Amino acid sequence: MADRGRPRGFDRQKALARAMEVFWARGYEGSSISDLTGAMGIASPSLYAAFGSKEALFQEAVTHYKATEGPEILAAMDAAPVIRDAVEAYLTTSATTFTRRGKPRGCMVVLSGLTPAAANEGLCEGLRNDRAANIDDLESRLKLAVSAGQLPAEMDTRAVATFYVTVQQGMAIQARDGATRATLMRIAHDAMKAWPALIGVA
Amino acid sequence: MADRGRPRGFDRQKALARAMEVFWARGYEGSSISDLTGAMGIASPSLYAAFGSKEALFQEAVTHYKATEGPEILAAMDAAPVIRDAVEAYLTTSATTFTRRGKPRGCMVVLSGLTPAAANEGLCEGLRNDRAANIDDLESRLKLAVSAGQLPAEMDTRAVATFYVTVQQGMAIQARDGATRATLMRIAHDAMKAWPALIGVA
DNA sequence: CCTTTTCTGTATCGATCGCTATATATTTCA
DNA sequence: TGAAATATATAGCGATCGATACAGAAAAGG
Repeated sequence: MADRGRPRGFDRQKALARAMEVFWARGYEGSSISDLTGAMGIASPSLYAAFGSKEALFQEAVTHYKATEGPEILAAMDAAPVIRDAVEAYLTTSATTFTRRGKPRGCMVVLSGLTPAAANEGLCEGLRNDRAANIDDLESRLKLAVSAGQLPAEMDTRAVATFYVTVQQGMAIQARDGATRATLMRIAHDAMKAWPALIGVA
Repeated sequence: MADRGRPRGFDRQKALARAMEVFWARGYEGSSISDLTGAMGIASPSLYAAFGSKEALFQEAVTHYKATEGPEILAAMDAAPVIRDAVEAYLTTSATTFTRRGKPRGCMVVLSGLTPAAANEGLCEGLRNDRAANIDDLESRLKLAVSAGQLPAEMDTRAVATFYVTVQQGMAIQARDGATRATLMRIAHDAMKAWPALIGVA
């Protein structure tokens, strides 16, 4: 029912990817409609016709970010048969995605909505939930390993998951500040040096 | 030469402290002049007469932040005779300052300028330098301990300093996301579980 | 007293914000 | 070959941004 009328003159997915990069680099408040339309190569009416509003575009950009950057990290974790290596892969793969040539540095979910203006607090709550979900997901992985007998039943899976997500978030800031991929890898490996003590009974 | 004319009707230091809290909570771009004057209890001409511009006010607010929150962390480190405890104090005292009742959560230097609009990149560069200085300072402390024979001469002081500052920055995000002080303390202690392996020869 | 100096309160400034009305261009369906 | 439908381009909406002009108020110096 939408095959009538003048066809869209731009690739919606490509435009979304461009918008994602702008938000990724400058955050929600730091990205103006003019910044976005410039990067997307379209005029503002086309943006609003295709995406609805700046906020809706941002939401869709975050979803696109999670869909494009997330699976790589999950796949790397799944590829590791040993839980310790899966956690390490979580950090090292993050280091990789945080320092891609031609892409903004660091993590969009971590960096793009930390200091909301009064009007945009709702937006940042969604990102906060995404960050909380990261902890939940990692903890689920740890619990699975506990169930499988790979980890002691008495360990505090919540604390360990929180610790490694915290390190990953710090790595996002380091990446934004210009840390090289090698430096981030070193941080990841150094964080794993706490692993034996962390999985020991608290 | 400034004791003539109508006296200022507000306390400049108190107004600066209020402005600092606004920037701390909402970042540079998220804080409007109207937000600032509202919190400071003055009108905009008074703000500009006393501080010059929004950017100058922000710079002064950052300086004020470092002068009020920094010494507590340094004092806690100085109070620890053993270098391991000094590093732990760096993290635990950060956890304390990140979760003060009535103050914004997390660290102003870490959170207030991560996603600059195109026009404000210079401002955030100052904050980036401040964050880099944190690594330098912690590394200096570690080098001192190496010189004193408290740590092995072959250890990578740069890497260890980078790791613990990264953890601290992650803690700032966790604090902003609502983590309790107890949770941050747990993260700090968990990070110290990497210490023995970190100071061992790489 | 009057002049000078500085601060305050009102009332904006031009620029930009997110967003949209309107007219025109380009397509499909009848 | 229209009529209907959708997209684009121009141009500008009201609101807010950071920043100020101006006049009156409040102090010190003469």
